[in-house]
Amino acid sequence: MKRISPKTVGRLSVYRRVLQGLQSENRQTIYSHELAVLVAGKAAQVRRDVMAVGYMGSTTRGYNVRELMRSIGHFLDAPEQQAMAIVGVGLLGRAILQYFSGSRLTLSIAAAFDIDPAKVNRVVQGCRCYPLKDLRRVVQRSKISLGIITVPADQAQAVADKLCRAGVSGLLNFAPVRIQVPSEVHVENVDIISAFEQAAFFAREE
Amino acid sequence: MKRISPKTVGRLSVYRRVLQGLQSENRQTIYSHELAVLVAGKAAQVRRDVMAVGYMGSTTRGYNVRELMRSIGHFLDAPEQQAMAIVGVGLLGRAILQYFSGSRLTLSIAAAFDIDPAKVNRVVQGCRCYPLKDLRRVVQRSKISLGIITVPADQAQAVADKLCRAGVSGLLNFAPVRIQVPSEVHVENVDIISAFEQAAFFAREE
DNA sequence: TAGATTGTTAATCGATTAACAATC
DNA sequence: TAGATTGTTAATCGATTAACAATC
Repeated sequence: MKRISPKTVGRLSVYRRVLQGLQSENRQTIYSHELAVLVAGKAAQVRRDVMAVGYMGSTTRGYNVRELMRSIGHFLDAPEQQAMAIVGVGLLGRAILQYFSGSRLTLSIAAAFDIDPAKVNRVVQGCRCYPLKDLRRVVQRSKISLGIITVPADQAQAVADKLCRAGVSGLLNFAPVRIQVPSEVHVENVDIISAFEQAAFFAREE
Repeated sequence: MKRISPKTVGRLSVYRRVLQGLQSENRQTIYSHELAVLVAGKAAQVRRDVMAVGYMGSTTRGYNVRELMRSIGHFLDAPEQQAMAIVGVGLLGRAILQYFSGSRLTLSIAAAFDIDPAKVNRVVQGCRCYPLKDLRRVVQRSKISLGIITVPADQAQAVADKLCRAGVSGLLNFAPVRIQVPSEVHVENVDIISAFEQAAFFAREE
């Protein structure tokens, strides 16, 4: 398969959400340059990305909204449900749990973990919260392949180690530190602090 | 001034946090290749970035931790306090407020806004929460230059419009939609949903 | 058809990396 | 000095964009 860049995947994710919005307005078709405006990109880029998912438009009517969404889904989504575990049920952890609760996606959070006895063995945003020591058992039993790290910076590495040993194939790290993992584990950093510093820097330059 | 890419700013932000950790361990100096390992990058990249902030290391001892941190700070941080406003005091909004509360950074959240009467006129994580209708007045009175959007997707555009009209020069958008703003306003999207889809996609490919 | 779009290639652009003289 | 590092240039790499023949 052709090598796909993280940026391409990110854009496809955005396209899909924009298309979803269009579909709910009963929009049937869209041209590459129209979609480009909605995502603040270029038409040629949109066409390349659409090509990458293997969908073909019509030279007269452009892209069919519903079919393009479906093609992006085929490309991005796992063939079956992909289960995730979230470690750290603070405000950010609960915000993420809230987003995934009830949504019918191929991506779902199967278990939450925390060390706080007040949170353990309760249901938070529709998800059962386990003590951290049960992590390995629950991850393996529920076939969890993706770990979400929402603990404070000083605990992130220990949690990452635990998740890797339990056998996840990817990590989504929200803690503001760089974690070290075995090379076969994919890490995606969501560095909110960097985002603030970038926004502040470029807003200043105008 | 030489054009600086968003990526460079992001890396500098990461370097600074890594250096902070080293300093708290009383580490005095570090070589480019050592720093590269800690941020999962390349030594040449580190050297280029360090050059960009105008700091010079020693060919025998590498970089001085404290001085490099200071140089990055000079480069990244605003000369005086930069005030931000956050709109949307849900779980994510509170997580962000919590992070900034009490921290002594040049970046601070001066005001929060929500439409929920239960939240308005209270202090959340040390920050006063105002009704949305006061936004313009508060933003101008407190010289707020950066807006943080943590409302649901369907309200993000309206909030962005309100913030732009109030005169902010940058937006940090956490809502999972693309917002349209005047060209003089800088938008930084933190697309958490895209991050999940990217992580899931690449974890699968291993 | 005439006109506008598509898929796709070629050209451009920018960022990353390798290499090396200068330095201590 | 000998050796390892730095700043910095040159080479490489990859991603974006422009351009255009093919299509309806």
